Amino acid sequence: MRPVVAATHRAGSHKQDREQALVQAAFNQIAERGFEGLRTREVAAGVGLNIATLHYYFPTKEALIRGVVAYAMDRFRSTLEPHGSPADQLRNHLRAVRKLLRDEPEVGAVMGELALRSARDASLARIMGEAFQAWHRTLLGLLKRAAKDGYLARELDYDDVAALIMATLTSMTLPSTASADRTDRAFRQLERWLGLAAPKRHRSVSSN
Amino acid sequence: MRPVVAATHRAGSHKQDREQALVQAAFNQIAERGFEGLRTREVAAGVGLNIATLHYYFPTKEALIRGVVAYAMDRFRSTLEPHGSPADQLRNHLRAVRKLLRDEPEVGAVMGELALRSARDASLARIMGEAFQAWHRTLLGLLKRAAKDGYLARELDYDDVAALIMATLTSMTLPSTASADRTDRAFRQLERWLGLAAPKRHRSVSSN
DNA sequence: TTAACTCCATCAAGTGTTTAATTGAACCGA
DNA sequence: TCGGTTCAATTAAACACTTGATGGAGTTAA
Repeated sequence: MRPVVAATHRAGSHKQDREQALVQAAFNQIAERGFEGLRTREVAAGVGLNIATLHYYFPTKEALIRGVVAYAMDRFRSTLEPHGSPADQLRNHLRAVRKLLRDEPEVGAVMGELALRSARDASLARIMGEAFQAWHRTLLGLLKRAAKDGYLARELDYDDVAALIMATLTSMTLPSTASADRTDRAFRQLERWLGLAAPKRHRSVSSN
Repeated sequence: MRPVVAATHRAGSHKQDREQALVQAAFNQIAERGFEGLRTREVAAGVGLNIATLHYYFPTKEALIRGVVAYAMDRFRSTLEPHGSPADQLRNHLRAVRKLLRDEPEVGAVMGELALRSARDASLARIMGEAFQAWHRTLLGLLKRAAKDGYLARELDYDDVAALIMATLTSMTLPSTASADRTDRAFRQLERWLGLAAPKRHRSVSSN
């Protein structure tokens, strides 16, 4: 209907915008109604488009879902931006994930849906598996370097610690466990055992 | 058609058997194809019944699902049978959950599906919430008594520790995190920090 | 004109649910 | 014992609606 003005400014900008809008709409649908509730019609309507138009951009529902997968994974990558010392990076990463999951529960919800679906979807399993493996490697590096700097007990098995960190964080994508209170507690205990809890004053406000 | 012989022995035994069979078939469906893939027709066919017969026992699909919920929850309760000292009980519980999740991944898969769905289903959220609360209380009691017996560092915040235990165990219902290897590692590290790894010697935990 | 883009109308395959009918065992009065 | 009645259990056959996908025609900008 309304092809918008700047169609040829940036290469393919219009097409990319539309695809991005559709992916986000699908993302929101999944977060809201779950995978079982994803309806292409509503996705299209959410962007103000006809279903046929959606199929013009994404030939099949699966293609759209793959777009959602890429989008969701991207949201997580941002929590691993390197800043400060290894210990700081580790601390910041944990907090960033927690903040992301608290401020935008949809991200967690969708990740949960994807994780479950990966049990029945080989290609998705591969994607998730690689992402988690990369995550594990990154954590491992941070832990080792933090230990070298004297922040962590040296006798720890960092592979195991990394696995426990990942388990704790991923559990937050399941809404049942994650009664806000229990989430905070689990997280606090993890930081405590890691020796990352704010070492400054006694009552650090739960700000970030 | 075939009301079976012993129809009046135990009260409603036939009816209960049928309902149980349908619930289990639905449970398997969910474990296999996910919530999105649950089809009443296939459930009925799995038991060798007509769809209408399913609806004779369960007026709606939701009613059938509620049956699955009860069944799945029941599978978990069995991991909390009290045996031995508090420390033993704690150790046994952790191991029992891990064993259950490893030997029968379907249980974990369905629990994951239920947990996610609870975000969009108030009544399910209530059921899950209560179950998790009860779990938390039980763990708390075990931790406190284990500490009194000298198995755990006394300065721990047991609420926090319980929350971390629950987070770790529930994360195992998500197949992505739970690459068998990482699951074992996370679990081992948790036991180590808890001081439960070695049954005999009580090692003072390096807590904070 | 052309090519990208959009929509209307429509389809085929499901999907939960219901209706009306059938079956066979148990019960009943004669 | 027998015909009739009841009733739980079961079924075939829809019903009503949803859902992913398409074909073709219309619209717009270059």
